[in-house]
Amino acid sequence: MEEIYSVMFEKIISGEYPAGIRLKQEDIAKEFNISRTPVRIVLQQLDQDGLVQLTPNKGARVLPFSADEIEEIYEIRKSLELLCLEISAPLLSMQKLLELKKDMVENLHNDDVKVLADLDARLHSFIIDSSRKKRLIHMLNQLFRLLQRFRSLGYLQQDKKQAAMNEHIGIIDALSMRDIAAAKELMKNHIDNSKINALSQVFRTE
Amino acid sequence: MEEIYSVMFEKIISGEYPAGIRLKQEDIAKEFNISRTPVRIVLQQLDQDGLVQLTPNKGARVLPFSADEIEEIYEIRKSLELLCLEISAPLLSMQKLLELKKDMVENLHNDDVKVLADLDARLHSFIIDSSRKKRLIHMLNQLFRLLQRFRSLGYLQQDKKQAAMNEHIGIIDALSMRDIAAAKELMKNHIDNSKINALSQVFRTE
DNA sequence: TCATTATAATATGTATCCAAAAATATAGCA
DNA sequence: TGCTATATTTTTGGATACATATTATAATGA
Repeated sequence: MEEIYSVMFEKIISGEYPAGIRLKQEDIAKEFNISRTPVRIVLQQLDQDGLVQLTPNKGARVLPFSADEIEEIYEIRKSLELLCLEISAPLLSMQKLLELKKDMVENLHNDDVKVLADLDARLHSFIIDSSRKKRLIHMLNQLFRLLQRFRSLGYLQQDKKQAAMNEHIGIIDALSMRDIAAAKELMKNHIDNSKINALSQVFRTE
Repeated sequence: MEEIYSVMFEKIISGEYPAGIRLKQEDIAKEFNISRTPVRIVLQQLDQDGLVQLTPNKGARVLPFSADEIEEIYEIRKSLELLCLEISAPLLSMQKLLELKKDMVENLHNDDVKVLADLDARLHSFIIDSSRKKRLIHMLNQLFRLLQRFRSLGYLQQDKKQAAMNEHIGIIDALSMRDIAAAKELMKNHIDNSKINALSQVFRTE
């Protein structure tokens, strides 16, 4: 079931189910060799995620995902992640910060997308999860899943990747000095840059 | 169906289904004289709202709603509403601002809870909806529904109610002068005060 | 007696069936 | 031809029936 949800999620994000198309319960049921009952639950979840629109007695349509919307999601993410940072900054373990910094420095000139994406995820998760605010964490994870596709980094030139790593190091340094205001400012810029990269990705493929 | 969702929502918020209790599909189905099929959809929605926790094959439990959590939700709301304000501030119609201000001033000494709650809702909705950011609007509406119960104002002394109205007027004035920084600061304080009032309400009843 | 396992009950998840609503096709008419 | 009204098909929503997982209960043996 969880499986079917993720597959459908992917198919929508990837455009295999294009925006605007109507998702008929029967078709999906056949596609996965199940009955309509679990399909309805999955559609419900996708509706909550804002990926499809469910209209009573009419069915589900895939919602469009415009550059405007990506920008909106990045702005929401920025607000919430900065709130997280504010909460968690005083609580972050110095040991883990140093550890993270070491890994960032070691991979400054690495261009393996998988490694870089992992480092990026580790820093953000560390800050977010340390806030210990369940709802905040949940909301951000949801947003990340929506943005997943645009955070690939793969298409970026080496200098952009390195810039991102340098931003990470800057943030870690500010956090290590417990300079929250500076950390927030750096994080704000870092997310803005991610947004710009993501949007350039969108325009490349559209 | 929408009906059943709202009733269950209310019953959880009001404590009629107490925190921690297990919600059995069959019981709920009987309570509303329906089958388990629509009940499962409703439980799914409540899970997404963060009101119940659904565990596969185990069922639904009502999640606790602590003062900590209320505080967390207010903080999230503050972040997102300030983002809205930043976006919509330059777009707000001067005419509507003046109209709102007039109504606020006229009711400065009114203590009818319904009227005051309506004025409060009008100002916030105006700012939020004017942003035209669908996801942001949707998320804030969800948060408002969760906080609904604690925003009653009914228990507040007259001076607190009047203070809230004065804060509204301050925000409107700043917006009318297109002084966004000032408006944000005033809104921040206004929401913090709402939070304090809500929390005092919680401690009164617990 | 208590722990452990076997068994019964209870609850959830899925499939199928039926009713109601919406979408589509068809017929009649100006 | 182009439009409206009606009939047919398709699709969704909900009820019931069945399969599977979980929980509660009883039985067994150390």
